[in-house]
Amino acid sequence: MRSLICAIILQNKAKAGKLRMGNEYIIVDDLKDFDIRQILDCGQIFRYAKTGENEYTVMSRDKRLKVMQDENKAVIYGDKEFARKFFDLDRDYGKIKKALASLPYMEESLRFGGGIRILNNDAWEMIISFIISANNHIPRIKGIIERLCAGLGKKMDGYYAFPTAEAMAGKNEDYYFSLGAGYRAPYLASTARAVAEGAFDVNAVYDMPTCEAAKYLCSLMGVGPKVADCILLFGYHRTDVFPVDTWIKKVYRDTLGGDATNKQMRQKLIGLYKELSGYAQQYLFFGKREEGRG
DNA sequence: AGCCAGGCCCATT
DNA sequence: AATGGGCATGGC
Repeated sequence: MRSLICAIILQNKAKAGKLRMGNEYIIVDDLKDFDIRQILDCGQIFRYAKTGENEYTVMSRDKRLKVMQDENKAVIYGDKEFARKFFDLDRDYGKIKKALASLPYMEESLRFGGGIRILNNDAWEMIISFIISANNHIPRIKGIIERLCAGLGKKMDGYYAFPTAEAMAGKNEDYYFSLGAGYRAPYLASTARAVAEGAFDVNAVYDMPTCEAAKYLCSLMGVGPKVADCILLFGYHRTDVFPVDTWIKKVYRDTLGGDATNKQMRQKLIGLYKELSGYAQQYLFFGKREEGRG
């Protein structure tokens, strides 16, 4: 493993900042702001797997990337331009963490998950994925999405693409029920139809201010305030949102305390972390979940 | 066995 | 605008 990484480095001449770009791979030399396990295991993505001792495979849209990471560096294989955007490699997370470090409850969370980055995932994939996520366990969410891709996604070389809205609109709720989506089945059928028929424009969200975008997303069946925030954060990289889920509620109870509705918590937390709310949320979410794992 | 999970829909107030 | 009941499924 280690020798393989070294061999690749020797072949590689190009250098771009902390990144070194090869023909079919990117090398991340500085792991201060990059930890593949933390990035994938912080609940922002469901299509990934640990595929080796130091190897993870991750999928987005119709792409597949492989990441090998040891103590010193990470190597990302696949479409490198796609990977550079996907892993948000052109953003300075050191700066973000520095700005957050002095704010409440951040120091400890950053110690847990300092290698987290917010992926630039596909908006449509995030819409469907987070509709499925509602009141559900992460392992089961992964299973449902896996079956969805195998059933309706384009067959690629050794994996399946995420299905298009058109492909999904071709099935009714009975099909999604058969995948194990439970009471979210009609939400999936309805949302797929809305997008496929043009009643909802996934790209229009890019041009909307965050508040308006959230309302627009909530017009989709199965999308409420929390799911809309997740879609905005992970699919559109809007970081002035704060998805309030059960884990964030635990954090809130243990820190700020007191009774508060989800909406009140969201407002208070955004007031605290401002335009860096999305990042802060991920650090807090990851930290809280790690804490219960030893 | 029962609780819980990256909550939402809908009726009621 | 705010609250509360109901809800499919399966990991732990």
